[in-house]
Amino acid sequence: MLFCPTAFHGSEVTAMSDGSSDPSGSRDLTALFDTVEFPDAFRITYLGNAIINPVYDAIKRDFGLIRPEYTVLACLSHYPELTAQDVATISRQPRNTISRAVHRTLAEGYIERAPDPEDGRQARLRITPAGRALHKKAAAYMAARQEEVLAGLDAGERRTLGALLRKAAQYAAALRE
Amino acid sequence: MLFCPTAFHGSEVTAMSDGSSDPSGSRDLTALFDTVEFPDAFRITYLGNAIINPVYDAIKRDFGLIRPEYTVLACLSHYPELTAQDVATISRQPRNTISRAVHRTLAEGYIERAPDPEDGRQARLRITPAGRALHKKAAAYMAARQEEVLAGLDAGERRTLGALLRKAAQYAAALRE
DNA sequence: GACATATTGTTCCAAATGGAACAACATTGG
DNA sequence: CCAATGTTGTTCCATTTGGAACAATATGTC
Repeated sequence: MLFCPTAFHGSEVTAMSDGSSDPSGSRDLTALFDTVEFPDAFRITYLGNAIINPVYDAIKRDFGLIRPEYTVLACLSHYPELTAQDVATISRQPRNTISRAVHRTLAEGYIERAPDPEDGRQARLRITPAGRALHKKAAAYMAARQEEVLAGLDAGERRTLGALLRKAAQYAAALRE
Repeated sequence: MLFCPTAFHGSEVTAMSDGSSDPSGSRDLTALFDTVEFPDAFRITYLGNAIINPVYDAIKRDFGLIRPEYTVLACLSHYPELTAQDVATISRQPRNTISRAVHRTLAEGYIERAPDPEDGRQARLRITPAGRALHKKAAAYMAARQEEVLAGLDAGERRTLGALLRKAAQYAAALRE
């Protein structure tokens, strides 16, 4: 999962800036937000974790899919056909992780696999209607949580953030070190 | 690790919008950026992963610290004294993960532990000079990578992004569901 | 064709992860 | 004081993770 220097998985941070009895000196556990040496990276990962971790928990709870399995569905729901290697490349996950996820989603009937007639090494993967329906529900979870976490911004700020993220992500994707 | 719906760990995405020979239809593997149902969450996690994953790899390679171990150092370098539970709360990681990390960083001499005279259950943790020196180097890695990944924005955009992230993260931290 | 090299998907294995239960200590209410 | 309940840090264990090696297939070079 996304992890910050201090690996925020969810979102709660105890705020106790009320000057209450505090035996060990400074105890506002949110101080890291402002004192850390890389506040932008910190906040980006914090927000990312706040969005995706509860959603992945819910996807596992409600649909029985773990992260790489949903990864397969999410990729296949936006391309008519992909190989396992394609999914690994898109998602930047190891091939063996994707291989396992493909087997499980295949067994559950969420995707289907056909040998590639032009290349005996690879197989062409497609999402099934059941898989697409599941992805639709899961994507709604994610979209809803995205709104929830970013609700502190007003409409204009929200648009600005979106535009900046778009530009930054496009640049980052081209970095390809 | 931070994981997007499609779990971007690093940052490279193959761009091939050159209309080259493409047997299986649409093959621009960056399409997800624009077609995914939650583009903001997607880009936030993408950027987060692009920053932190290479850095954690480098921290492991150069200093032999894994993520939770660096988490302990990062937390302790911003507070004079914390308990293991404090670190777990701040970092939102399981207590057993932090417990292990405390043992290892203790053994390496990066932190020190003293029993709490007022509460026999807990121990007070402090960072040592060696730990602080290590954190300083690691934090420089993170800050440098942050700049690298966000270099697609100009100074003004960068400031705006920082302000929006600050506001959004503050709100998200207060969500505490 | 023959051989070296690359790629796909898989299995193996060592490490990391996190939920659950646990002992030790603390707190509360009688 | 005593019992019930809560908290801290730890251990246990099942699951997840990802690097490495592997067989099967493909490509390139001679």
